[in-house]
Amino acid sequence: MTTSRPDPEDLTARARIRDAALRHFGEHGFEGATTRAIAETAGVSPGLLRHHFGTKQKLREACDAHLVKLISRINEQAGADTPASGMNYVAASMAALGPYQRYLARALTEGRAEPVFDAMAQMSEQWLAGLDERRSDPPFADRKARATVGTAMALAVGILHEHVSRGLGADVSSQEGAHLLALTLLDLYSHPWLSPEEAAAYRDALDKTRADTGATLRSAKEHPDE
Amino acid sequence: MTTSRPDPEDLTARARIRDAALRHFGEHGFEGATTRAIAETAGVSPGLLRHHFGTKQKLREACDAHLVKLISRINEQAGADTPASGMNYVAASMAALGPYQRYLARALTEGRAEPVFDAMAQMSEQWLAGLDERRSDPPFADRKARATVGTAMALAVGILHEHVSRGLGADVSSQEGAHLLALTLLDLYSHPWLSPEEAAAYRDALDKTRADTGATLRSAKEHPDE
DNA sequence: GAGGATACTATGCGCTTGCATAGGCGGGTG
DNA sequence: CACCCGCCTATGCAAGCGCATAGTATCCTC
Repeated sequence: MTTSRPDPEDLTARARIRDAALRHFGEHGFEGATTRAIAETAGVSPGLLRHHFGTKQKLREACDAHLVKLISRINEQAGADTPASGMNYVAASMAALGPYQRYLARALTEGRAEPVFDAMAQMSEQWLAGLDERRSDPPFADRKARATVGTAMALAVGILHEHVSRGLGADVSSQEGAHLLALTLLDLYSHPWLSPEEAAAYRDALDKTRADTGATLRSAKEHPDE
Repeated sequence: MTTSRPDPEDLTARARIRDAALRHFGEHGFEGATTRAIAETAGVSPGLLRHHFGTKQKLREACDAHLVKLISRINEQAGADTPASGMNYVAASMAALGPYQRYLARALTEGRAEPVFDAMAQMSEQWLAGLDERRSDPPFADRKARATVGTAMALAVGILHEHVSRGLGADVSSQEGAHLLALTLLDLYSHPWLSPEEAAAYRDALDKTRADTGATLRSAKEHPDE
């Protein structure tokens, strides 16, 4: 009934347990977290946790599902929003998923939470579609590939936020940290690290080393053209 | 099985244990891995593990230290190398750390392995220094900030390699996957997602929303704590 | 108001874990 | 030879884990 951010006190026990699990899994990892501690944080008995979720594994699946629901809700909202910014879409996602950032980071690095990643990649692809219309030269890779890698890169800041905060000199969740991060991102997204000529040269070199299988990779699958 | 390092048989028991730990910690996480299983993989008794490392925690610290040693060795090598590519430096690092990629990903997302990240960021900063000479307009953020975020983004592909592989349609550790990834990266690094005008506009908007504390950051900033 | 489903707690069991302790083995040194 | 000191194993234990089972309170329905 009340979908708008109720106090933890008002939530059902089931939701409280799930939120506590998100926190504990995020902080200590799945194996490191204990159902007893999760139950205690949620203010219930360990038995109730089992009653609602059955096993620890099922509890994690419920956490994953909750995250997916959150992200899909954000997507709807972003679709209805102005088509302007594909970039502060990611920022908005990170903000909304803020409390669960650590959990999300762990889930993603473990290869889980595929729908979350794919939904974000889908949004990036739309953003790229608009970009490609204004583009003259043919891309090096198809749109989905670029959207995928771009999404991974966009997620990096959230996943590695401790390191980013350390390098920036300000916590990215603080106000000045977020501001500095946004400025840095704007610069990075608008100023390429490689000129088109350099990129083309690298690509040609890449194609060449690919032909003779390279020195680092010693599998002889392709025929040398000598 | 075609690694460049010596056979596990030849390594000392201590090194075998450490390598086994790297694998187990990487696959199951620190808490999920057991000292017994690590010892079994290393082909020794659990007691010997304790003899050499004392506690499980000390074993992890030894793993971290080993990784740092590896990365610093790579850095020396990269420094002696051609100053050409700051980008395939990251690629080289990823290749060298390949067997420990999962461990590294976990360590980084947990905020550990600071020296690894900082060393990479340092390399990125050097790369940026050369770039800034050719640049006319003033950057939005200082060089270290851009190097930090750029490093995080470069690491993302390795950390999220399952998702990237899925999106690319080919495993990034396979030959065609790596090739496709390299092409995609070249395109991304040479074609900005934002025009300078757009970036400037966003920055101005950012400064404005900063004045009135921003509406989007409201929910993320403050969450009620008990 | 009886009856039954649902929400929740108390207690405990079997198992695995990290860690400790005691002892065996082998090669240098006097 | 005796000695000893690193390397290594076997065995065990206290603690904490996930999970099960039995029992109590609370609410909805007819």
